[in-house]
Amino acid sequence: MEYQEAKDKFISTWGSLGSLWGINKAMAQIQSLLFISTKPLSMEEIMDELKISRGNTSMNLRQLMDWGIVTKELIPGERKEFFTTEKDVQELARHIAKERSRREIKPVIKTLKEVSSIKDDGTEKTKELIKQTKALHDLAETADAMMNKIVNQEQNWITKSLLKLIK
Amino acid sequence: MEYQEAKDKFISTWGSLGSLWGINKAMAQIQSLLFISTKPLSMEEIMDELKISRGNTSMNLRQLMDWGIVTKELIPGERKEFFTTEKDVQELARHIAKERSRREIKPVIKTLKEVSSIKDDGTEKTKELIKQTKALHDLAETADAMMNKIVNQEQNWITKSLLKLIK
DNA sequence: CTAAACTTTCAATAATTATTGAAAGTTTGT
DNA sequence: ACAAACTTTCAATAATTATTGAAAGTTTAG
Repeated sequence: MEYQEAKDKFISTWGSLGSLWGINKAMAQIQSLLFISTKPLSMEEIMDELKISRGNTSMNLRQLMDWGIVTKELIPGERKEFFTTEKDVQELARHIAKERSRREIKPVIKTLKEVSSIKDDGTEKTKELIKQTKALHDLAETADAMMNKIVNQEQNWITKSLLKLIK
Repeated sequence: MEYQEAKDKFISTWGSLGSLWGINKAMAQIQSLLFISTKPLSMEEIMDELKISRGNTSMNLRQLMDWGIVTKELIPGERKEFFTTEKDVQELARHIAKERSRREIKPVIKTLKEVSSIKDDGTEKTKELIKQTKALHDLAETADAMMNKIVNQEQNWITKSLLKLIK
């Protein structure tokens, strides 16, 4: 497999995986492209490489910046803006996990809390709803906490401890 | 909040979360409904509750069975089929994690392996592609392994160990 | 201040994905 | 073997989501 083929394969695979971490295809592809680029890229270059429109590129770059995984790079002497992505996979994972938690998981946990806290009127169906949503709430909260801890500051020692445990 | 409101809220919240674990809205809603039901439900009942068509219900029930989280229940004396979902959240999480890994994560890991194994032609861009995809490969593999271990057999002791570590 | 260089916005459109419903298929009781 | 009861399939359609491109907006150099 040659460079170009490998590059295309990476971008399209990683791009289609976007759904897994909750972003759209173009967004994921732009990030992929920057991730393997040896230098910051301009909007022009991104559009050309991915064959997407200017508007699309602009909007998705903004979203990537909102996620905190792409930053503007100002290159001296250049009028246009250049972009880079976080290159360290650990940092990348940290940002992604944090955003997903904030945007999607936390709100769901909140709803589960509300639903599982309704008054028990003694009927079987109410008891079941409370019991099941409470179980889901606890699971979601534990999973979210684990996610964040693993991926955060204590990253190093905890990951090492964990790897010892599971290997 | 009354039972009906809480129930609707749960179904719509959990349903919209479907994207997080890679399934569509109807599928997630059917699963939610079964999850808080005190008894197995027929297709008729599911259609009525969720206001979706027969065809839609049939297709999504099949997918849920493919995922291994819904099963047919044959009720003696009844002609029609009834359905139940896995009620234990731990088991549910196990099935979901396993399927996601198999369907989406493993294939991506495989591609990352391929891409990161191309011949190093000595150019900077090839080196970068190899380096970055290798880092991603290792991360994905570790994350996937952790996921599966946590959620699998060793569940109890490892979860307890882990909880001690992160609390 | 003005014009060129560049970026953003957003209504229109295209692409994708989900849903319907009716016909075809299957199973079961008599 | 037949017909009623039920389920599945799938082409048509609807709903949703992504993308375009041109006009409006912004910044900078001279």
